[in-house]
Formats: sequence, C-alpha cells, structure tokens
Amino acid sequence: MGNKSIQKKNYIIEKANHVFVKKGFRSVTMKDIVEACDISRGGLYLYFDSTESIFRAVLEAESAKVDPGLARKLSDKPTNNDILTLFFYEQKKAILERRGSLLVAMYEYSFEQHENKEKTLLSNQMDASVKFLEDILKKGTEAGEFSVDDHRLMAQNIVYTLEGMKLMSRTSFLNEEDVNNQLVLIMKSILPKN
Amino acid sequence: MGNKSIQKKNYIIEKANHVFVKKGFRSVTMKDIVEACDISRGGLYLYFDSTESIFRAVLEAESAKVDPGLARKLSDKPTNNDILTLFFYEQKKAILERRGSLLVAMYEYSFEQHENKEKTLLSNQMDASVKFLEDILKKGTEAGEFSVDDHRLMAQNIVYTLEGMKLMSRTSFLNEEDVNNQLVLIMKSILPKN
Amino acid sequence: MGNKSIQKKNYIIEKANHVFVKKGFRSVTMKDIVEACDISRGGLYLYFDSTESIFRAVLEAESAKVDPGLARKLSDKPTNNDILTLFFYEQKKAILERRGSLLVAMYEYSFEQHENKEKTLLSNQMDASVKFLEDILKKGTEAGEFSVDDHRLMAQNIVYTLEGMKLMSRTSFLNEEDVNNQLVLIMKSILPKN
Amino acid sequence: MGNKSIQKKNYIIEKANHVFVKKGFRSVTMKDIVEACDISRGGLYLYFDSTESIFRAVLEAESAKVDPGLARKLSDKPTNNDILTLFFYEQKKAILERRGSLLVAMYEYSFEQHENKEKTLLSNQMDASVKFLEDILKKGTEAGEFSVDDHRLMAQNIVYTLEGMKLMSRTSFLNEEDVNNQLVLIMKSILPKN
DNA sequence: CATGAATGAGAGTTCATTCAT
DNA sequence: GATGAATGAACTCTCATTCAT
Repeated sequence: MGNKSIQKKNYIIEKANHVFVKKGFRSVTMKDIVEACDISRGGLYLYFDSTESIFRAVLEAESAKVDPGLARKLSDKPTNNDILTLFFYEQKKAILERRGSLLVAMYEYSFEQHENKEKTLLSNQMDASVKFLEDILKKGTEAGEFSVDDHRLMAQNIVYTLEGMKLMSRTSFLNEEDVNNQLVLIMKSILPKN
Repeated sequence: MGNKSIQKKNYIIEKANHVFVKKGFRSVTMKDIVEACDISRGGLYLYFDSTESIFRAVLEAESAKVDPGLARKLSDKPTNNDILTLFFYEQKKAILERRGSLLVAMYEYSFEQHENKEKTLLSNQMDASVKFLEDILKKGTEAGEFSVDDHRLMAQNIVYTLEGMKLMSRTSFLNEEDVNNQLVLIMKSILPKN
Repeated sequence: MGNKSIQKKNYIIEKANHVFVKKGFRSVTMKDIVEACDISRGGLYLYFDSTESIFRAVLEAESAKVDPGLARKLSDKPTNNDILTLFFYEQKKAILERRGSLLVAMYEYSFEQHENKEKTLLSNQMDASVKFLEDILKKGTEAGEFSVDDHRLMAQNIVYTLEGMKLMSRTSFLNEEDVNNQLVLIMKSILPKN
Repeated sequence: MGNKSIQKKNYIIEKANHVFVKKGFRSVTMKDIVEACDISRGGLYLYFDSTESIFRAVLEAESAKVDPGLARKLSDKPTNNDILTLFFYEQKKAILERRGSLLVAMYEYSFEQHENKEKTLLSNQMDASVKFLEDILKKGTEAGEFSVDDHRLMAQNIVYTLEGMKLMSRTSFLNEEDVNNQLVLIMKSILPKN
C-alpha cells in the first residue's frame, strides 16, 4: 500500500470514528462509512473488508492518540498522588464525555466478541487499568502517600466503580458533581487516616 | 383482548425472552421471534409491532417475576444487615449468571434509548437500587449496624461497583472469588470500625 | 409448504428451465430467474436458495417427464432390436434438439461438480445408459438378434459415441444425415454378419 | 509492439494458461489473471481487453506447442498403422490428463461461441482430426494395412468416441483400462478381418 | 509503458411488513 | 384471529474498466 493510500486509510478511519461515535457498533453499515467518507462502495473495500476491521483500526488509532497527552501533563518528579489525580482527571473526562466517545460502540463490540469467547479489547483495557492502579497504590503506600492493604483488590474496586459510572452516563444521566463526589470518596478510602 | 389472546401473548414473551438472552437486543429480528415461537409471521404482528415492543414486554414480565423471591427468603424481623446480605447475594447471582441473563440485551437497548434522550429502564432500575440501598444504610447506621456518613454517596458507590462488575462479566472473565472479595471490601467500608 | 406453493414452485421450475436452456448453467443469476418468473427478489428465496438448487430441481422435473414417453411407444412384445431402435431414436432427438435442451447447462454444471470430486448427474445418467445397453445387447445376442462379444465394452463404445455427437452438436454443426450414418454404422457392428 | 512487449505478452499467456486449466473458462476473471501474473490491473489491459481475448491467445499458443512433438516421435518411414498408433497415444494422454488440460475451459468457451453462431475452435479442431484420420484410413486401406469401407464415416466415428471419452473423464471417472479397451475395439473394427 | 486507486454497476441475500385467504 | 406467501428496500461484496500519475 502506497503513501497515498495510507493517507486515505487514515482519512477513512477518521471519518468512520465519527460514525461509530454516533451510531455505536452494531448498527453501523459499510454504506454508512461509504457515505461519511464520500467514496465509492468498492473503494472502501480496497482498505477494509468489514465494519469490524474498520472499528478495530479506529480503536487502534484512538489508543495511539491517547497516550502522549497523559505524559505531558505531569511534572518532572510526580508523586504517586499526582499520577493518580491525573488518572482520575482523565477518567472523569471519559465518563462525562458524551459527544465524541467510542465507549458505546466499544461495549457493543465487546458483547459480540465475548459471545465468541474471545478476549475483548475492553477486557484488555480494564486489565491494564487494574495493573496500573495496583502499581501506583503499592508505590504510594510504600511512600506513605496512601494507606492501602490489598492493592490489587482496591485497584479492581476503583476500576469497577469507574466502569459503572461510564456505563451509567450512557444509559442514565450522570452529572459532574456526582462523579466528583465519587472520586472524593475513593480518595478518602485510599489516603491515610489520622 | 380475550383470555386466549393473553395466553398467547405471554407465550410469545416467554419464547422471546430466550431469544434476547441468547442474541442480545440489536441483532434480534422479528423472524427470530417468529421462529422461536413457531407461529406465523402475520400472527406475531397481531400482538407486537416491533422487536422493541416485544423486548419491553419481556422486561416487564421479568420485573414481575423477580420481586417475590426476594421477600420470601427473609426472616420475620430481618436486620438491615440481613437485608443487605440478601441484596448482595442476589446481585452476585446477577453478576455471575451468564446463561439466562437479559443483561446484555438490556444494555444494548438502553444505549439506543439513551441516544434518543429517553429515560432508560436500566436507569430506573439503578435509581431504585440506589434508593433502596440508601434507605438500608440510613436505617442500619441509625441502628448501629453500619457506620456510614453519606448514605446516598455510599449507595451510589455500591451500585456503580456492582454495575461495573456486571459489565465486566459480559466483556471479560470474572470469577466468583473476585466478586466475593469485592463484596467483602464493600462490607468493610460500611461496617463500624473498631 | 402448502398446495399453492407447490404450484408456484413448479411454475418457477418451468420458467427456470427456459432460462437454463438459453443461457447454460454458469451464467444464470438469481436475477435472471426472478425476471423470467416475474416475481420479487425475495419471493424466489422462499423456494430456492441458489441457482444450483433450482437447476437440480429443473433436472429432477425433467427426468420425471422423460420416462413415460419411452414406454408408451413400444409394442406389447418388443424385440431387443425394437428397444434399441427406440433408444437410438430418442438419442438422435437429444443430439439434434438445439432449442429446448438442457444439455449445455448440464455439462457446465457437471464440470463444476466434478472439480469438487462429486459424482455428477451426467455421470449417473451415462452409467445408466451403459447398463441399459449392456443388458439389451446381452439379451439380443442370446436371442440371436445381435452378435456382440463383449457387451459391456460395446455398450460403453456406443455411449461414448453418442455423447461425442451431443457435444459436437453444441460446439460445432452436426446435421441429421451425419447422425443417421453413425447410427447405421453402430448397428452394423452389432448385427450378426453373414 | 516491441520485443519486450512480446515477452510480457507471452508471460501473461503462460500464466493465464494455468488459470484456465484450473478454473475453466467462464469463472475466470480479469482479476484472476492479474493476480496470477502479479502485474497491475491497468497493465493487463495494455495487452488484452477481456478474458476471451486472453483465452484465444492461450489456445493459439497451445496449438503452436503441440504439433512438433508428434512429428519427432515417428520413424523415417512410418506405416499408417504407426501414425494411427501415435495418434491414439496422444489422444489417450489427452483423455486421461486431468491436471494441465484446457479441455474444460475449451468446452465452456465453445458453448458460448456456438450460442453466438460462431464457428468454434473446438469445431475446427475436430474437423481437422476427422480429415487427418480420413486420410490415414484411406491410405492405410489402400496399402492393405486397414480394411475400411467408408473412410469419412469411420473417421467421424472415431472422433466422436474419443470426444465422448474426453467428456466422460471430466464429468465422470474414467480409468486407463477403459480407454485402452476402447482403443482396441476401434482398432479391431479397422484392421482387416481374416 | 506501467501502476494501482477509484468507480459504479450488479449479483447475492435478508428482513420488516403487508394482505388476500 | 391466524396464516404464510409476497413484496421491495437495504445491505454486503465483487468485478470490469478507467484514468491520473
């Protein structure tokens, strides 16, 4: 695939992203993508052969976008508390972000995959979050910033709670205050009591 | 609608239930239902005009089934702790129950509803859970069984965590031990410290 | 399938027959059949799910048509020579019949099947012809009507020659006289010399 | 067309040959050829504008290949019997050769051409065979090697039989012994009786 | 000459929905 | 009420063919 086609592929991924944000995963058709990209039916098939392959490419592109942002916001020698705070800040954004979020599409996609006994992307993402938090909590506790007994258990608890809120905000109505309050509650259970 | 018709309608609802359990919501077609019920295409339309109306009926029937079970299991004078324990027991079942659950269908349906700015069934269900827990926590704290400051906040936290686990078990792999550990963690944060 | 649909199915088979006669097998599309039958796209799929299944049904219907005709033309006590003559007469018709013949479609279909290592319909038909001829030649030789050493070998030879002529008439130009001459040549090699 | 172009054209013809051998004629697409040749889509169109034109070129190239082989195998002063034997040997190879044969493609192509009232290549080939055999039989009979009355009729009969066997071997299962037996039977009907 | 991206026509297939019986 | 045949819109996917580079 030439240079030019890589550009086109990225263009399709970008346009498709909007479609998945708007319609979720299951109800998106090749026709939807074709129309969003304003290309020919056959043209799309030069790059992707199913909505699923497009969606995977969209997620990949998305994950490439996310990481750099996180790092830049941190000071040179961040405390574990700093890192956790930033993590919560990002999560809060993900929870409340209604427009532009691929979350619903990702849930729908994961439901399908899970039926087929495959390891879902969502699952990988959550595992990564648990590992990340576990590590922070451990280091933070050792440094006296936090006071957590079972790091893994608490990490899981936090991830479940965050995921629950994400789900809530897509099926119910969740406001920023509620999210803030929950994050404070979590912080309280982590910080040393005295 | 005659007596016979009501029977038929219930028969359809029961059969459709299995279909939604198996296939979620979005991918279920009128044809699926027709085949599951072994009735005529036109026949189904006498009772329901879309998969959505069938699904709503299925959920309604489901909610009618659930409640009585809960009450019966409680002793005459249950403590708030008893009630909470029973609630957790039921939730645990809902989290781990892979076959026979309408959860995925309900998520898919709620995503669609929420897009249309409608109040989702899931939302109502979660609100009810929060209220229920809030009430128990309040009474329990007053009775000295629990020690919770902000009843509403903690109730929400519990609901989010539970919902997060439900989601996890449909997109990832969650075992009973993990659930138990989480429930223990929640109980610890509720029970009086000393 | 109700009474009415059997009629419709037969109607489709009849119309499809013309299509296969005209276009062979490979280039016939579901659309061709739909248009020949003047029914809806979806309508056809109620009865058949591929051109192949239609073609098989056409062949089946065709073979049901053929047999009765043969029997009726024979006298009460036909000699083996009578039977053979009738057989040749039918074969001559099949060779020369340009309009209305499914032969080309059958060849095309058989080529495909044979690629897939399946026993082809054509193959079965030819086997049946060989067996039939072998039997006639044997009885005829015993009755002194014919003088054939190796019945099976001669039966095969006749079948190959006939098939060769059929093929010729679809790829080249074969006139009735040529066919007659060949049949006379075959008869000469069968009849007793003296 | 330059020297280089002719080389490329021959390269395409050679690769296309394999494709036609494998898939027959009708189901071969320009895409198949492009992929087999590993050239660009547009590139193919510089040399050929349809699968039909490619196939014709393939057949032409094929016929150029065949003849020299035949001649070389003959002794200086071959008898007519020698020539006929060699002819039968080549035919036997053509009948039994399953891989590498263009026969099915040629049949499919000829069916199409014949529909359009064109003189088919197959037809020309068979005419040539008849003429060739007629000549041999005539000369052989004159030389006392054979004993054939109507040379043309017998030549046709042989060609039909051979063609019938070729067809059989592509739609049914034909073994070498059967072919040998048929050839012996033919020889018997040609050789002088005494 | 050669490339390969792009097009659009057209085939296959499925489904919600209607309607005569 | 109940049936199930029939419709036609919508979707997926593939190919021959063109054309800017």
